[in-house]
Amino acid sequence: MSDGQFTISDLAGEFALTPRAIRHYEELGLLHPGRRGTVRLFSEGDRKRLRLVLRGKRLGFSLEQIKEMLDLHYARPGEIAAPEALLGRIEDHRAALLRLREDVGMALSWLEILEERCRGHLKKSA
Amino acid sequence: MSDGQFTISDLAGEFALTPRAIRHYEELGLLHPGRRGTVRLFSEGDRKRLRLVLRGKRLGFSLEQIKEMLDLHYARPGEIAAPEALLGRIEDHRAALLRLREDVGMALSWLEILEERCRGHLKKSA
DNA sequence: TATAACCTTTACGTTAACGTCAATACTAAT
DNA sequence: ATTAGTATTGACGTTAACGTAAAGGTTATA
Repeated sequence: MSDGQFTISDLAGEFALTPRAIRHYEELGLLHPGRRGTVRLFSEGDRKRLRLVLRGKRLGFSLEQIKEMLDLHYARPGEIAAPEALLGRIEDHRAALLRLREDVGMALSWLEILEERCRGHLKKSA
Repeated sequence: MSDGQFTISDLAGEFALTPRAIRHYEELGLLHPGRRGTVRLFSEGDRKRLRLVLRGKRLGFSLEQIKEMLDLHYARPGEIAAPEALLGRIEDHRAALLRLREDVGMALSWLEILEERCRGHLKKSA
């Protein structure tokens, strides 16, 4: 597409997923692309939403959770329902994310060690 | 259990999962608990393995991938098969982990903003 | 204008990671 | 020795996140 508009396979190509997956995200309400007739047309905004979806996936959230977050993210400032309840959940998420960051650190240093062992093994067999 | 030994529900309780899940991990070869008769007995080492399993899960790996990693982790130094091939995969994993760490950072600062909006909304309605 | 290369919906299939029985066995304490 | 509380092994069920195949519209371009 010429304009700042994308077809479904444009985005599928860019983000390394299938058109089916993108349609699936739309079915669940994660994306709301425009239409030219029957054909989906994705805007730059849709693309950014998709980026957020994939980030959420990498962080281990379900598509349903991701939908909640997107709805929050794009809600007008006054439109947050039950903010006090949300504050608690925010704390839980923060705790999980901090632990996840530790997990990433451990995994990275584990990779270091494993890589050393690999190289050591290669030197010996050379 | 008195000694440094745990029953299946000890571990289930400690790690907030079900006995069934733990048996499932054993079926897939992630755990190899001892037995007293027919009853499973988990050592401190088994417990550490389980900890690694859960860390792997949080990082988004499948149980099958986690098994691979455990097998690598507990392999004797010489027992690493195809080290040169492994080096490439290590790089891929490292890249994914670095991106994940960025994702965590973005998510954390997003939570900050969301929390601010919550608090602002609460002040106004007070 | 024909035709290849896309797009659409509909609907059933697949896989991972367990959940949930059921039937049975063991174990600890009374 | 009896009984309450766990444990064990099947074996089938469930859910999320798509895959895949069928049948048919659309669009770009030669």
